[in-house]
Amino acid sequence: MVERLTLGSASVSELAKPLEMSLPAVVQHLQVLEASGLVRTEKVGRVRTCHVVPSALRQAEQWITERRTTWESRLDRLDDYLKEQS
Amino acid sequence: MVERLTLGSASVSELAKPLEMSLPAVVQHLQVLEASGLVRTEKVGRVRTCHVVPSALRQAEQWITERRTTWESRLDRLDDYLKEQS
DNA sequence: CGGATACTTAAGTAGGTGCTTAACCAAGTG
DNA sequence: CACTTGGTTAAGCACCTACTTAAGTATCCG
Repeated sequence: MVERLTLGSASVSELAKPLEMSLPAVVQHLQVLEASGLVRTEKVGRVRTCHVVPSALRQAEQWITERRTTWESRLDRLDDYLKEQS
Repeated sequence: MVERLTLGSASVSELAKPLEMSLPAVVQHLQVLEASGLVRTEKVGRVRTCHVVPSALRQAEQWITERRTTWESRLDRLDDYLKEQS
């Protein structure tokens, strides 16, 4: 869903179409995405248009990178352990 | 729990002690760890001794590394997108 | 106005996870 | 042998997630 939105803005039903899911289910996903700040939505007339927030994506990127690096150091320690054993 | 086991073998109740959990709960965790091949256990008398399987740990390491690299490439593409926007 | 479209709200449900308690069995100990 | 210890089995429960259906509301179009 986020992937779809990075390709450009979309309405709720456009998002739902390729997603074998009912419309309310899509809206629920959208609500958590909006609450997290990752996407912003705006209702014009009766259609709600959604798009990602680049800065939030940057933050998410940073967050993931941090976790990754802690895992990398864990794996390094794991390596040390495995070398001890062999 | 795995962390504890990398420090050396342990019995079920030794594993349970620092883990505010009932014994059956610990055994359940142990069952999935053993089913996954990550630990091996052996019962002698009435005590079951558990230890990690180094080669499985290696496999897990490799698995994680693979996921990490796919995420890295995803993040690279994300970077490209963000640069387009700014 | 009347109907179709684009959501929205509310309520409920299936399935899964991570425990728990209770009852049990088998191995060691005095 | 009786008691304790270490583990096992079975059943069940609380909570959560990811949906669903049904019934609305609001806008647009002819």
